[in-house]
Amino acid sequence: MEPREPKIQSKSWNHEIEKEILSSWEKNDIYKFSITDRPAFVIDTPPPYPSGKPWHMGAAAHYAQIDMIARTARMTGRNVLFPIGIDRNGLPVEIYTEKKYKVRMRQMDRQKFLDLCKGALDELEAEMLEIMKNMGLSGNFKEYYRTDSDEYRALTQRTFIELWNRGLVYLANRPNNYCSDCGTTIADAEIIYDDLPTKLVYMKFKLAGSDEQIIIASTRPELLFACQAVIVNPEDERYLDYQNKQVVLPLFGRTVPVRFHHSAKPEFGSGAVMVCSYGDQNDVQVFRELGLKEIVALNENGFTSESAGPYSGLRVNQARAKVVEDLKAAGLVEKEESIMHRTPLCERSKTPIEIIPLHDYYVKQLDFVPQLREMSAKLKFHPEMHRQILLNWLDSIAIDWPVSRRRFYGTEIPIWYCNSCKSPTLPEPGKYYRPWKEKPPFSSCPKCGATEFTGEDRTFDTWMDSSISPLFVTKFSKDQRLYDYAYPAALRPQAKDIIRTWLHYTMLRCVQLTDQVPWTDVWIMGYGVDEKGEKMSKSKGNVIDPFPVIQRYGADTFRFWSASEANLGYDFRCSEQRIAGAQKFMSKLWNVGRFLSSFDFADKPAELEASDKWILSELAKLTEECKRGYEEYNFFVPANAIRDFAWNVFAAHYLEMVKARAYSPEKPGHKSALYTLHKCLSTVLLLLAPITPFITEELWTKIYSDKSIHHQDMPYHNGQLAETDMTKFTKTITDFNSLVWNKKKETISPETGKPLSLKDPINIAVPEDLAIFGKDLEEMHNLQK
RNA sequence: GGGCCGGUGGUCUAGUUCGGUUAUGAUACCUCGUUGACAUCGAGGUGGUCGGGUGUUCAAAUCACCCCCGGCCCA
Repeated sequence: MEPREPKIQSKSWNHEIEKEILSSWEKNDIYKFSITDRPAFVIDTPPPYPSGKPWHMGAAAHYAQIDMIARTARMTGRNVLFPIGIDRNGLPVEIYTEKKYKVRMRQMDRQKFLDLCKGALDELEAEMLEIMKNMGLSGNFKEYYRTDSDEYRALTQRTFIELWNRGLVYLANRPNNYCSDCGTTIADAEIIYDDLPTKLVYMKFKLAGSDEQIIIASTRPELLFACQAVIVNPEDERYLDYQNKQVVLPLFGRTVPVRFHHSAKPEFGSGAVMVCSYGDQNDVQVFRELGLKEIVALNENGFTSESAGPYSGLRVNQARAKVVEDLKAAGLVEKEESIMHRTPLCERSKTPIEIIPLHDYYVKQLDFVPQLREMSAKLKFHPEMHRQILLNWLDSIAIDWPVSRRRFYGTEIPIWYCNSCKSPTLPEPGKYYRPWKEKPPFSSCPKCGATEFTGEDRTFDTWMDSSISPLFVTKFSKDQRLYDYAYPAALRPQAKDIIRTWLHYTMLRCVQLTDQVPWTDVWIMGYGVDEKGEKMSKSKGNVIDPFPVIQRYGADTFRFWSASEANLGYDFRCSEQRIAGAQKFMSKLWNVGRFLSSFDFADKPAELEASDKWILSELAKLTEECKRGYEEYNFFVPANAIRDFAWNVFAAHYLEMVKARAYSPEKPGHKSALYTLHKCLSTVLLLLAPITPFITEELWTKIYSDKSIHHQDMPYHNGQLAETDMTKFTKTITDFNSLVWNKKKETISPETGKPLSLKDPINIAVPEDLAIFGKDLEEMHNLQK
């Protein structure tokens, strides 16, 4: 009996099929989540920010892998909640909108500007959701959420009101990072540093009541008028006599004291440093430590204040030029030096940060650092090495978290101020409030009884929204039953560059609000880098758009590439050549499936042939390997193990060894071969299903079942399917096969004058240690005795 | 200045925990072949100072110390 026609005709995997599979999944709603008696597995998915085109290969790979986590969890009996959200709050969309419509946020109607932002977000979001769907993400698209929805913002406000009532929020006027371009305070976590060229100006100061000079080097001569002291290192022998002497500020004539302070570095400039309010964080610290009185140097627009006298009302750069010019004219500049200076910049606008004292709301975090440290010890990190990034950050937290922002597209701070006594009143939690445009939900001031109020017009730092994502997706304060079932979540997947923001702030807030760490595991992915190994960024212009790549190669190829390329927590290179390589494996797998689809199934016979036992041992080993990889959410392990098994062992050697038995029902061991072939393929499909959900679904439903592969269990019990471990034969078998193939190649046939064909007989004896495989090897190679 | 990670053929990677034959595999390249699923195939081959140095050892990709380069973070 000849084997029947293969159930699968097409000779190659056509990724157009993905679209049909996708719509059938959608139609059958196969990833539905509801409360069951099975354990919940909640993924605290990062809501991506639709900040403009193109999206990012690295980000797409990231989401593909999060989906693999979801699919693996489903196949191991967990009840998976895989929410899909879009982050829409914050500054990037404001900048995008200003550019797109050529408008200025502060020079137009606030509501009109918000409407423009919303429109822009809707467009960008639609495209992003489309890509995410096409990638085969098994998330809850039907109920995808937005961080700018009334519901989400109401939760942000509720959690703030709760913190406020518990005394964890305070208003303070303190020097803080200020971006004059964005017009707002920003947190330490939003600062980046860059080495920028600048001039170090050596200025001549005079000692009071004498003609003696002291040279002060500074990169910020424009702040001269806000200088309140000159500091020198107590160990600097040049200045030992200067302690508490007075020096005269050039141009301004005011006298300030010389003080000792360890932060003055003798080797920098002249060793004597002027401290001004505020040139940098060190100035802030020196002011505090030496009890100096601050002089406000810059106002909120970034212009110099009235205290600057003739230099007031200027931009920082203008003021600097003018001060230096006047100093030079007066002969008060000794020299100028070009240096590279590590400059703090606003992460978003890349504008140099100024430090300005402003009234801002702070959420307490310093008090929580020890607790966070302790609680984070219970968190499991994948990979463990990235735990250190969080610990380093916790160590370096120096101030509480300023959360008020002078921006528009964000969650409003829900506070109204009494026009009479100025005291703040917060509304009841639960609703979404917009104090800048709404009347307060109360009629009189609880402090003084007055009835006129002014609404707060600032918004929150967007991390106030993002940091409650695990609470939002588990319906905190909304659906107690779901919350009890689902919180804490199982997993926070995220990129390693937002550990100090998203990871830290989420822990902080959730610990404050629920007294629990919001997840049991954290999974940290590296960056996607370009072909040259450089980090992709919009400013470098080396961002690769994943959309055309997925269109050309299909989602499974893209996903398999991402799994086999990105080792857990490490950066990975995005190269089209390697994606093409992944496609070849899809093709190989497809053809293996096509070939096997022409053979019937067979039950496991009482006794298996040796070759079959051998490949089942390898299969058991593969299963163990995959299990290990999946359990640590490292898809690099199963992807590469499966490719190696399927291609280099199963197809290349085993399949050839059993063809004779598989094709001939009359041969002993026929059933054993059929059973084993299908056992191997079906196991490989199951093991691969989380990584390449489409091709495995197609092969599975064509060959094995009407039911979706994604409702099957992982074949982990197969670990025991081989009674004896025969993997020790693998090397001997593959070596022997190579030997025969080579022999044939070297032997010139007397009939054709060409090397022997693989079908031709050859006289080679099966080695003794492979005797148990003798029959299969003889048939495979047409060995003559 | 400190911390973390990495450096293995053109490219990527295994091996480093716990030192032990000829350093794994993929990809690219070259040659040959077309075999009962697969040219999206098969076989074979070229290609490596294992970042550098010093030390420990009978023996170092592996251990120790120092240095260099890249990335990220902090000060």
